[in-house]
Amino acid sequence: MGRGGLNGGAAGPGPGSGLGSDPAAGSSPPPGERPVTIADVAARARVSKSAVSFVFNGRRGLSADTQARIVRAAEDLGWTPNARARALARRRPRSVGLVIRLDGEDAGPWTDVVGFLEGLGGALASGGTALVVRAVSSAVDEEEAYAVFADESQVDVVLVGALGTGEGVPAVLTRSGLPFVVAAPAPAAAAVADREERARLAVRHLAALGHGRIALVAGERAPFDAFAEEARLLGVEIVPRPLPDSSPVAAEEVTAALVAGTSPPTAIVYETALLAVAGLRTAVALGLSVPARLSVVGLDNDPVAASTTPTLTTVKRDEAAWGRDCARLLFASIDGDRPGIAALPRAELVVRGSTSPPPSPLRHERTP
Amino acid sequence: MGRGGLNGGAAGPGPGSGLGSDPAAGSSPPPGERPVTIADVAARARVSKSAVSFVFNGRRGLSADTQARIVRAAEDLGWTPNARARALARRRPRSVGLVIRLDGEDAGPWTDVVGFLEGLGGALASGGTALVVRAVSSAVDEEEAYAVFADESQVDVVLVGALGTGEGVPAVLTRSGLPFVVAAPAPAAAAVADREERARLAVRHLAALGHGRIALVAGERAPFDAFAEEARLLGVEIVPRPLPDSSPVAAEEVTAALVAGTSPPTAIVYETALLAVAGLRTAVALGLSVPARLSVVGLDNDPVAASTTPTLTTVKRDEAAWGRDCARLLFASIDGDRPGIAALPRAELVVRGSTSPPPSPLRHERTP
DNA sequence: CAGGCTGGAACAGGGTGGTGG
DNA sequence: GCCACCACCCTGTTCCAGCCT
Repeated sequence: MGRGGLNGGAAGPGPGSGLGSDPAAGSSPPPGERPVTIADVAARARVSKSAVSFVFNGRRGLSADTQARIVRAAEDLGWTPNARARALARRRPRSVGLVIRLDGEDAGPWTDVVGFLEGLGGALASGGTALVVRAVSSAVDEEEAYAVFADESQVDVVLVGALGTGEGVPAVLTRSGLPFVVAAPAPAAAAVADREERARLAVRHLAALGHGRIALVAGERAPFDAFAEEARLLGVEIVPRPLPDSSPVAAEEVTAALVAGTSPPTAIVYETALLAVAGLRTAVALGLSVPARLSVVGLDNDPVAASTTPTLTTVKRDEAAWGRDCARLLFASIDGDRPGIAALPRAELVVRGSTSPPPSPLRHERTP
Repeated sequence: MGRGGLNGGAAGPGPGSGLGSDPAAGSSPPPGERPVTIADVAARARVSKSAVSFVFNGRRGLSADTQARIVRAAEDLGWTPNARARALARRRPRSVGLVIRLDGEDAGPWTDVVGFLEGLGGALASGGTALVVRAVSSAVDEEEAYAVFADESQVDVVLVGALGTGEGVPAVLTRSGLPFVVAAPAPAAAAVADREERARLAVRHLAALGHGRIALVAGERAPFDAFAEEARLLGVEIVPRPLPDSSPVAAEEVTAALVAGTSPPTAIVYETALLAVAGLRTAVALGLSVPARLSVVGLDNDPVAASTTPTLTTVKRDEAAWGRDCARLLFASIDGDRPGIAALPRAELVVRGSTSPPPSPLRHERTP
């Protein structure tokens, strides 16, 4: 065992210091190891500060020669504009704040926070913008986090995960005037649209396979009407099954009732993969082989979907793309433009083993 | 147009402005209104800038009266020190950088990134320190992310997720001299320790229930020897089952072989909940009721653990606590102290429905 | 003399408008 | 009009010489 390079910590900034004498006392300005500043670069290139600044801010008006000299000087000295100073001098720190709130089990509107962060952060980074993240677990902490962002003016704009359930925009934000961009539209409108898109993919897939009666197991507030209408256009029938709560037990009960009923559906779509797993298990336990007798789809792409028997056909959304889209809006906001509306994450169907054409009418006559 | 055209209502009488306001738009500060600075506060409190600064930096030398006046003035004006200016004037921006790297499926050493972020970010925030996050998906991007942190001097210190597989500390960091703290120790040592701790909890639990032969299904590189030794101390026998790959299929095969073999174990511990689910399913399919005939434990706490039948006993680690611990180290680093070693996330047993005492010897005599 | 406070300058590191050759 | 520079700005922090009781 022993140690194992656990602790980091390096000596002072700047290259060239040999062994760290690290005195830990923060009082030694005189030492010659002054970090290099724009002035040093200017001196080396025999120009003024302004000229250097111009080069690093893409302004024209410098001869190619001077420009090259400046770039070289900066490279020689290993100089990069200091973000802190820049943030102060410009009006914009070029950084974005994000509050991730976990309510109970889920993390805001995301099913894949890390994927989202990758898309968002990557896009922001290539635009030279930092992402300041705060994860909280209560509404109080969330408000406080926004308040901090607002007071310290450390970020240009905050990305609001979602307009909470009827809460609207956090009051702190409107009060403080801190610009914000909403990642997920208001629940009433957006969650519907999002669900619709995902459900539509699933239903289309099943309809294409030949299913005519498809059950939909989802939370009570799901837009069953919209689904039904959509389905009608495809010539299939939706059997709505609202779920009193999102527990797997509830999904099991609903599933058992469905398959035991008269004229059972040939396919069931569940709001989440977790519920689908519960339903799948129930169906199998009741003797229906999946997908031969019953097709099952989950509307999110939880990793467990790949681990069931059979593997579970799901719908996933591209959260990285969503993040990238949010970045676009954030840039717009920073530049003073009116941000648009974040695109809903694009949904994609992931066909695995739990869906197949329905049993043929011939075989449908059961032979026990 | 100074107002950037966002939502003019920010300064308005209240949040209750028109319903039609664009949900994706942010607000912008009132035009023409100069942001309040320390000078304004000083003026209002009839003191000098220095006095205000003193108050907000906890320096003594001011009468209680003056101090109160200053605080009031700041409150009246809604003034808070500007983080950007502060970062520049002090040597420390008081912010921490974190790079989250997703390699394929997993996100660094974390099983619950959001939980970790909550612990880390919460602790940092209460210390007035910001967290700048960058999620990447490749080693190249990771290096680049560190490089950005290093050049821009936007963070005091970076938190390195884990010392990669033999890569050691990213070269950029050592080269740049940017201080860093490592969240997870070197894999060779730490992963083992971590796994050991989690496995130990599981084995203890099972031993306490009376199990004498416990199979352990884990990746080939798992420290089976250490587990065996640990088990011996508890008076139980470990049946090691290395897994060629971490697919559920592999887990199924191993499980089938285990329960069909001579003198099968009465309990199986799986490295992850996902694998445990696969194993559980297999066992049940083979006619062994869980937990009556076979106890099953998963070594991580994937949400699916609560959704199986029976629910799955697992081991979880408190990643929020880990995050908090990292924050402690980061503070130490910022303050110039040499950071210590990050505590491994504390593991806890989550007893659910998949474990029970082994079948009694009496019942064990099967009647074929 | 000391504690309490002032006023101002010198920063931190760079951005930018106006000006002059 | 092209190039480059000067001087001031951003917002605090910190240091210092002093002034008042």
